[in-house]
Amino acid sequence: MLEKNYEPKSFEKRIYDDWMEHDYFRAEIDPEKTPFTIVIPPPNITGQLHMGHALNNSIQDAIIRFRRMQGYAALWLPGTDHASIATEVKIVEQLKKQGETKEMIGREEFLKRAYQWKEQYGGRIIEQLKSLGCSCDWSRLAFTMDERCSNAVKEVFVKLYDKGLIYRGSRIINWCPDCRTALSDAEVEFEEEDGFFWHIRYPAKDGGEGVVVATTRPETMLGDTAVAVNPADKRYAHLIGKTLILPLVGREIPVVADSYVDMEFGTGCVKITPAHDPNDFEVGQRHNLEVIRVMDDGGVINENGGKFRGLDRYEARKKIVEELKACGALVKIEPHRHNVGHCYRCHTTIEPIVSRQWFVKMEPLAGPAIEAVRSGEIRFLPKRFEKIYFNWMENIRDWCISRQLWWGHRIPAYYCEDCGHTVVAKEEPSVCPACGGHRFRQDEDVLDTWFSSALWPFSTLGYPEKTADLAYFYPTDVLVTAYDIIFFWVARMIFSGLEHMGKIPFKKVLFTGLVRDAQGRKMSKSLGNGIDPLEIIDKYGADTLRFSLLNGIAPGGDTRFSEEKVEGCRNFVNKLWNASRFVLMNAGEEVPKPDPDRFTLADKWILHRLNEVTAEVNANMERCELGLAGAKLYDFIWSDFCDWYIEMAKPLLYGEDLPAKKNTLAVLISVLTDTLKLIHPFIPFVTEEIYQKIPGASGSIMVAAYPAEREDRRYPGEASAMESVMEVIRSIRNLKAEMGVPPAKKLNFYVVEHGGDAAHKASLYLEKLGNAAEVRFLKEASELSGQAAVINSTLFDVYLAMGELVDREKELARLAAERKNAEAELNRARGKLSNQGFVSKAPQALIDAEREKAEKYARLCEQIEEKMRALGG
RNA sequence: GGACAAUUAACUCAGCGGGAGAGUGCUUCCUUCACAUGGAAGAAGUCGGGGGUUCGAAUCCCUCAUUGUCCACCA
Repeated sequence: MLEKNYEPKSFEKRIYDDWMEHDYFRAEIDPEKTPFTIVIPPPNITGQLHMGHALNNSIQDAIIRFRRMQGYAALWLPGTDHASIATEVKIVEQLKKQGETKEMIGREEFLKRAYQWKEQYGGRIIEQLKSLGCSCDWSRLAFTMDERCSNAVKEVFVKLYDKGLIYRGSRIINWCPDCRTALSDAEVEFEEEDGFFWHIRYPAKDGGEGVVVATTRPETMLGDTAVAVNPADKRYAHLIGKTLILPLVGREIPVVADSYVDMEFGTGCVKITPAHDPNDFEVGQRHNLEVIRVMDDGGVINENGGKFRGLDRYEARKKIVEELKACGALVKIEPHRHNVGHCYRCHTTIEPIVSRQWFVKMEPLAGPAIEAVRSGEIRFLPKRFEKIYFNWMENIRDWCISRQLWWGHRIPAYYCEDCGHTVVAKEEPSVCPACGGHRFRQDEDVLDTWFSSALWPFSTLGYPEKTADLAYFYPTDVLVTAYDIIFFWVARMIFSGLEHMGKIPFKKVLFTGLVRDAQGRKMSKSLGNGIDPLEIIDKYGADTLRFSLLNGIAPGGDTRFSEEKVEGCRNFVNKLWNASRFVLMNAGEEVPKPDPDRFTLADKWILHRLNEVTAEVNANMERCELGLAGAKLYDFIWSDFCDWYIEMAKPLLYGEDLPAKKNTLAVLISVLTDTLKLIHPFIPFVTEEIYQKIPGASGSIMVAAYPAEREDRRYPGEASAMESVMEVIRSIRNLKAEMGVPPAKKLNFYVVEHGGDAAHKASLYLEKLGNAAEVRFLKEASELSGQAAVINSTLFDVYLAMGELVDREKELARLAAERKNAEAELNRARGKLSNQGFVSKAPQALIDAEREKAEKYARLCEQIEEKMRALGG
């Protein structure tokens, strides 16, 4: 028997342990089965479970449970990401507290501390996923820096290098002066900021007035090596080729012509700093300009900055502006709002800097990756995200993959200490192929975290070894991820899979939205509006949290989360709990089998409805429309099963007719069991807890077969008749409420059938659910005079004998309103039918339906009028 | 500057060519033995504005408005 109250805490942990003990999560290679694979987006080892994780992993778990129950060899492969920058920042913070720095303890010791940190905290989020109910195959738990993944990283690096797709070069990159590392383009976040536009005069060497340039970063002038104007700009045509004197510095710089310059913007003259601006860098390349780097790795002016050396970039800016003003070179200052790039980890303003880094050549990789999505081989859900993907892939620039950090995959490049020759290899070479030397120095840098994440769908399965797992489970079926990492991760997995496996990494990408707060704001640490999923689990249980995240969501759509919504879902789970309790209370030890010959109208209706819902849920699960599937189940359980079927079952259950009683119980159990299975992927714990108590149920619900549509549960005729009966019952209740009859007051019902037997079959429900004293059947209603109110329906009419309670005026008014409604419907149907266009062009079925409606309402109008005449209206 | 999305009941959202739906909230009634985390009934929306296509538009097309997001980054 179930406990009186639904208390998730009392069983969630026990059930999860039980699942683990039975090894239900473990995926076995089975040639008889079709594989279905999901690889988890590996959470950072620094991470704590937040709502985004909760949503994302609830979705994955629902999908994998659904497929597992369907009979697939379902693998959900879990793991964590070493999160290079994020983790390194944490370790550095920790060191700082102890008064230490990276440099003080050295690389080896630093890595030791980092691994310790990983051991201590890296498993935290895994435990949190377990409390959410995630059915990951923990025996395959991976880590981006474990031996397997590291081996894949080295393999891929060497392969790409040998193919010429990885190169080392001095290019302009995004530099974070705080993290002191290079970043890829994707790691820069732009934000609008108020700044200034400083107009500075650069005089000509020959004593002419020169030009005025405008800049937002005056400190970069220390590295200027030219001024550019548009070749078509008549204003400056005479200056092209002339020499200017760089103020404060005194360097002679040329005026060059380059079409990059926009004549309309600013003064039409652009100072060119090849070492500190991406566009200027390109201009510099075209004109062979000198590249003078004036800032060091900390954003401090270096020896090339002359007297400004040692000043931080902002101090230098202030000082330079002052001096320009003093020497009269500063023409004017304008306020200027512009976008400034920031580090996505520490939010420091990015400094574009020329630096020697490792890059992946993107163009040859992007082509096939675009094609895989364009051809539909990989499908994005929803499709609109494909456009974002194409836009990025088609304009992609080479990917800067080296990071000046210690925590991560160290670049497998070795430099000969004797001749400087570079060897890229998985292991340190013993002999230099160039000079025969034996001493090597490995590259100091590590790889971008996303370099290893890009290999995740196959590195976790054993690549480059040809493992059985890789052969069986790759490519994976669906990737579930938030849309904000489409560039960081999704795109890179696609080209990596194609390049290294020769196959797409996944067939579908299901994008999740952002979880927002009740006001629609993004949940964030700084706003302090985040809700901790662990607190919700603690308070309401994991099932409730899962259902409140899954119910009603749409692929790619953001969702609002509020405790109010959570309460609603808790109430729903509680409802299911109590409905189950009701069924189990009435069930004995034996397992009754439903007997189709004894099915009542209500039985057939609920089985038909269950069948419809089963079909809809299956279809929506196939399409990854979990939100719709959840909503269908919610409605079915609450409205159809609880509000109606259980109520209809009660009179039989409490009655004397033993076979009827047994059969009703059998239907109840059968419907409940299938419903539990259908909703198990959403709320796994509570469904398991209930399932275990159902007589005759064996094993775990999580490995039971997922219900499919059944031909022997189709009763369209009876279902429709039952719906009519339900409609009449609703009308009876409504009528009593409107006429001011207390709900507890039992009335006599007189029923007149319109030639069928629906009311005869449903008389029990009319009596119990309509709260009648007695239900009698009449041939016609003439004998009821004015002592009864009437409910008309297509199949039969119900007269409620109210004796003196009937208020003639009220009943007349009610009938008049009903007639008005029926007439409106009749007119609408007739209007359509008299529309030549409709009759000639609409589908025949629709026209027939409209004709039927017209007839039905015409008949109804007559009945109502007859009744009104009888009342003397 | 470009792209994408949203705009439906007080709130949160479904519906996406054939009669406006749900949940929450609100109003009234009901403690009957699964559940008051409940039951019954009800009020509530010219489906953002304007055009168009169609026999028929919340649904398709155009346009405008508002909101949000992403990309680009003209110094």
